[in-house]
Amino acid sequence: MELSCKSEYALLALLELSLNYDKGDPLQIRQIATQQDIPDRYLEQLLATLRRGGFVKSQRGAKGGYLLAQAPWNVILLDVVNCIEGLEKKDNGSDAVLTTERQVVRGVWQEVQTAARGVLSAHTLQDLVEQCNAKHQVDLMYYI
Amino acid sequence: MELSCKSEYALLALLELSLNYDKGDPLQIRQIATQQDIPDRYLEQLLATLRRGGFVKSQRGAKGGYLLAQAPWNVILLDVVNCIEGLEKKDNGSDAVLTTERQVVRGVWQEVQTAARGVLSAHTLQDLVEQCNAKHQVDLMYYI
DNA sequence: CTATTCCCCACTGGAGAACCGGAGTATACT
DNA sequence: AGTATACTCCGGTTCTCCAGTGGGGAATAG
Repeated sequence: MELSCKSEYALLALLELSLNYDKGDPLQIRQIATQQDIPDRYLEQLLATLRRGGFVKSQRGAKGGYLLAQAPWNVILLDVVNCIEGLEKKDNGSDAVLTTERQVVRGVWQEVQTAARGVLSAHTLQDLVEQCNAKHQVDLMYYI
Repeated sequence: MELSCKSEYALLALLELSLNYDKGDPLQIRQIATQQDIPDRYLEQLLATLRRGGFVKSQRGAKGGYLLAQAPWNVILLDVVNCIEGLEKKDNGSDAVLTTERQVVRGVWQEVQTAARGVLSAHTLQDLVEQCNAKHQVDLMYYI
């Protein structure tokens, strides 16, 4: 449950794609990268991962780019983070060999994990889009 | 809020010290290390950090070792993790230069952080001690 | 056919985790 | 006082992963 730079970039890209979801025309890596100030060669890798995870569809060739594979309200943020961060199965070792103290400490860690996952699984891309729109409204009000 | 190996070792050591808190005699690095199967030279570093953080007291020389500096029920787990993990202040950059999308994504991340911290700040070393005792009871029952 | 754009593989540089070693220093016990 | 014990501080090593870069290949629109 580490929200590293990777995950932030991925969410930003998906958010950008969500904002263009209605139009139906693909967004290119370059556009997203410059828009969100992300190194494009790096974003390319992340989008490839997201494609393999089934979050985006790609279209090659001229006028190509990326499209959301699912509607924004169907994409859970936790799934995205898991996809991009790679759900590494740490070999805890057999539970039998762990001391009681270790089991207890791990138990607390499980609680933290669960709490964090709870937050991430409560949000979809659609939520982020709405928050963006709300923020834009506020900015506009201040501008006037 | 990364519960790395470091934090686990630190919590284990503090837990071990908590179990001996009543006796008042210091525990040595070696004892804790062998008890919990932690590399002792590594544990040494962590205990030094915990000492600087005011969680343990050290006693040098023969018959020396480590003691809890505070009562187990006064030690919040979050404080321990912050001490050991080093509360790195990430320079978010000026908030003005962030795109709206970035602000929104960071907002979600803040939510996750808060949730994780909430869990860790809800527990003290005393809780862990009690959980250990409870587990030992259970084990004993099964043994009989 | 050609420009555009994605696709795949590999590489580097730096940071941090985990760990080891050695010289120094304080303390207890005799 | 002298010695053994145990912490203290300094440094170094190995390994992994993140972040970012680079080059060549494949598909597609016009």
